[in-house]
Amino acid sequence: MSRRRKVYVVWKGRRPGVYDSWDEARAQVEGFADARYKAYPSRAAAEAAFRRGLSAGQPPAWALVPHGPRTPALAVDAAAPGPQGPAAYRGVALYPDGRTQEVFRVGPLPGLTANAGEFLALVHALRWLTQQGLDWPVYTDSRIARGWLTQGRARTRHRPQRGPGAQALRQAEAWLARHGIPRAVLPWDTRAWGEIPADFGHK
RNA sequence: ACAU
DNA sequence: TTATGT
Ligand SMILES: [Mg+2]
Ligand SMILES: [Mg+2]
Repeated sequence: MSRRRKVYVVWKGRRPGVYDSWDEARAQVEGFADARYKAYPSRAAAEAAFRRGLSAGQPPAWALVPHGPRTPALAVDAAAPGPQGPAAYRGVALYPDGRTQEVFRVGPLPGLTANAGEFLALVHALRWLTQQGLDWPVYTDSRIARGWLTQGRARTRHRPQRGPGAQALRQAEAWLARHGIPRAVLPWDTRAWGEIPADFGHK
């Protein structure tokens, strides 16, 4: 029989966490609607499971929803800790089975707003796909950056005049002028599909 | 209002 | 609650 004492993980309950006894765990769980919890054979296993979270092992929502994103694809996103930056951006490959892999990450670039970062991310994605010879679409959750891309120019009110941010914007616009938009650039439907996989999680 |  | 944008 199981004479070893179990350890309990509570993901959803009054106070989520890892508990050494069922008495403690049940207090977090009993009478709590939609509570999620499970027993593990050791403290280490329980803490690992708690860190992995409830969604561990399950494909992300975008891979399961009926009208999800086309795959394979490249998703991009930018993040800036402050209103005037500095912005960083990255690109994440999306595969049909729900796996993801970061393929580039740039910044933080001083003086660039989040919108400017979203724009640079799109141009970087187009360059990367072209260079790799891949015919994937690009997804962004930024309507602003998509609009700027169509116009071939980042219409930001905060354009740094010198430094790496200024250079990056000039280079991106120059590349766009030469090459146009050689891949489909599609809107990511955050409401239906969840946060874009390239998101930094800083919110 | 919408998106970030 | 602040800012970046259409
Ligand atoms: Mg974004
Ligand atoms: Mg984001």
